[in-house]
Amino acid sequence: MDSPLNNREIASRKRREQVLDAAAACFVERGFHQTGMREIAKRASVSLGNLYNHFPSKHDMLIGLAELELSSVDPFVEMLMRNVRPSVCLREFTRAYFQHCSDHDAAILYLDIAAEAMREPDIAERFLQARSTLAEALTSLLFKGVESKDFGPSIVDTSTADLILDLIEGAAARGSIDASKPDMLMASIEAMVFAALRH
Amino acid sequence: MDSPLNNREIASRKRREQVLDAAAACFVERGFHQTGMREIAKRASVSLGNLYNHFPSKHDMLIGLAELELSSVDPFVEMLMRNVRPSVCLREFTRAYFQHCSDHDAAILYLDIAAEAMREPDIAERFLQARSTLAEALTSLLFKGVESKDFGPSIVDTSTADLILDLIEGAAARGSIDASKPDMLMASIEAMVFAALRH
Amino acid sequence: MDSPLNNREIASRKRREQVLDAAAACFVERGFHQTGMREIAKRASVSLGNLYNHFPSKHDMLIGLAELELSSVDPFVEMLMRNVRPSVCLREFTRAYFQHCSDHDAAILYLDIAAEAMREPDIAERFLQARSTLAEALTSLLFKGVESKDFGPSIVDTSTADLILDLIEGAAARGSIDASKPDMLMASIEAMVFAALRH
Amino acid sequence: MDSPLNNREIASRKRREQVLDAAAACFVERGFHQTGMREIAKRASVSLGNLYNHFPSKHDMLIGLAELELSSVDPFVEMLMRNVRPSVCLREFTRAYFQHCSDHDAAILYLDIAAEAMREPDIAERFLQARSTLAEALTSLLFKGVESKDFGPSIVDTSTADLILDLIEGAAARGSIDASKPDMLMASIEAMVFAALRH
DNA sequence: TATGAATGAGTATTCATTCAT
DNA sequence: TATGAATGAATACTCATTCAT
Repeated sequence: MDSPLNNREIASRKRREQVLDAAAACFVERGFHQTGMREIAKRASVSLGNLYNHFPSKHDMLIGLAELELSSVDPFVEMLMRNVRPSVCLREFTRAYFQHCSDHDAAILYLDIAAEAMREPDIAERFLQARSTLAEALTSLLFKGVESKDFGPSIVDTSTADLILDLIEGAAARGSIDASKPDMLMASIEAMVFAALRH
Repeated sequence: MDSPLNNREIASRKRREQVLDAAAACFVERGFHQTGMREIAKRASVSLGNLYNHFPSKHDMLIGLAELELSSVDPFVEMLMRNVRPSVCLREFTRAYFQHCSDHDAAILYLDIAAEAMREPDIAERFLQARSTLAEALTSLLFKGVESKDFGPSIVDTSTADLILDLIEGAAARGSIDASKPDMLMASIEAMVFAALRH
Repeated sequence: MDSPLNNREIASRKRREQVLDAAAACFVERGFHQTGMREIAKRASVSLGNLYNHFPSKHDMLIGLAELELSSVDPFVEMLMRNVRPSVCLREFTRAYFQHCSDHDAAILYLDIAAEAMREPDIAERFLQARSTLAEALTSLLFKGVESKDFGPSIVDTSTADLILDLIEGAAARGSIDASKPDMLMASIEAMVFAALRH
Repeated sequence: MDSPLNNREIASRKRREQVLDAAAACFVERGFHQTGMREIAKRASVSLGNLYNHFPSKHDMLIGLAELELSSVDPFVEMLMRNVRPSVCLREFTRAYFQHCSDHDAAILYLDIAAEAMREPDIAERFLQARSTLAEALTSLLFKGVESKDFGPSIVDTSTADLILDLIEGAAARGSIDASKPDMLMASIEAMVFAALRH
């Protein structure tokens, strides 16, 4: 009964995703502002005009990607909320999130989005929302860890989670520019975070 | 004899600086790729064609700015090499460098240069050189501090300095996107760094 | 038996009218060539594709409007053919037709159609047919007036009616561009027409 | 001394004129909105980009043409101000101006400009200024003619000149759409104008 | 050194129209 | 009849760069 409607809707959604994937790939390769709509269309195997049936503008594609980025933190939020010993949980999170941020393509795209966010408020909005969701979950974990004596009490405040994230992301981003060994970097980060949190 | 030549040389250097300042201002306002050469020329009160007497291309202007960025770390390197108690020195450096990185315009330009560095090796080179100069000086200080028992020995390795810089820079950059209070942020950074380094 | 068909026919005719009204409104607001089919569809509350069930092309919409224009002269033709003293009849016609041509929206649309008529023969055809229908009726009236001694004989020829219409239309159109007072203009037109026709 | 500067200036002016001529030709052929900048560039034997060194936008080209139109009335103004018997002067003017307005290309361009003037105030401004300059000169002549008893006094008021111009222009424009004989039309116009003005 | 006209490929976006559903 | 996704050529305009002066 409703299958023909759904079919069309599903097809349209697929196209949207297709286009967004192509856009992401292009932006990674050449940067947001260097990428032309033609490139995206070609890569998505979609006609140029049809791009605009799915996204009203190039800018909106970046918003789409920023929102994808936003939802990409969900698994990490879940990870932070599991009922596991906080120190164990933090260690696992740190590794997983660093690995996530170290992905070369993701890092490049992240930088481009961040750069655009400095001038476009609606990008900034999505960008920061993803961040604060994650920071809140991490803050909860840290306080739980202080309570359970996993972490020393002295330095944990509402900024700590943000700083840990800054550290992980910053290190991963830099690691993407120079080609330093991620494993060593990772071990150092872990050491630093836990050193800061110890009693 | 050579004074007329010098005068000309001096004038030319001034022009170059003038142009670079204008370029920086434009890049901050609208981003590297959105800025046109005409804009820069107008802002520098220089004719469009004359721009090319000072920089062979737009790309070279960005290199010029990356090199300026490079030399902007000099005072911080000096600061790190003073003969002061390492913990005092580090505290002062942390504050000063964070403040430096928190400047809104500088942060925007920094992000743009970083984004460009991901795709342009000659930008990356300057960008990373500035970074490693600073990291080396900081590493020296940290080891000095370990020797003098200012810092606990356990976690200091060759990556530590980089991570501290990642933390400071990352936090400052994020602070520039959302408009969080830099003073509070700064206190938290200091706390975190020293917590990580304590015995 | 044929009522369901008729219902459908009636509905279709209504849609057609709906679309034509929307097109007219759009053309008035933004001009024929600046108006997009999407705009018209939205304004007519009709889907884009469905537009083409009623008009095979945008061009045909303009033809439709030119034909509407054509039929809009019917009441004036009737007015000219009434059995009234020619001078009275002419005075009434002049006033009514000037008023009709002075309507701002109609004037804009009229100009657009005229401009298009210069390059599209099938528009020109409709455009001129409306005109000649009116001119013929007016010519009849003028000759009747000459016979009845309402008007002086000397200048009335087959072009006179056209010129009177040119005068009324031209003045009304110009009055629509600058915003001069139509009442004064109208009185002057009347004076001029009757001065030309007097003995 | 100043010749090199002048040479460049002269060359630039020539180019501007060249471009404006090409634009006029294109607008006549295909209409303002159907003409693309590439067409104009090609016709003017100028590169596309260079067009924008001479006119900031397509719109400004139309303004340029409207201003040219404006200055094209100068000879007619002069004609109206000669020290000749008013009735003779008017007859000559009527003929000359009608001939001028009957030029097919000029008429087409005139219509396009008029249509654009309905939506663009800065076009309307130039358009109406040309008109009112002419109307003022004609008004002077008419009053002079009334004084000298060339014309009957009754109907001449401040609108009369405008109406005479409306008549001439309207008739010429219509004559350009249908292909009626201009000579006959011209004779009828003259008859009508003088009939209206006679004692 | 300084100027700005000249170049033509490149930009994001819109267009009228078609067509599978 | 009705829908709106799909098409790709066309739109006005901007770009970094060159070059004659």
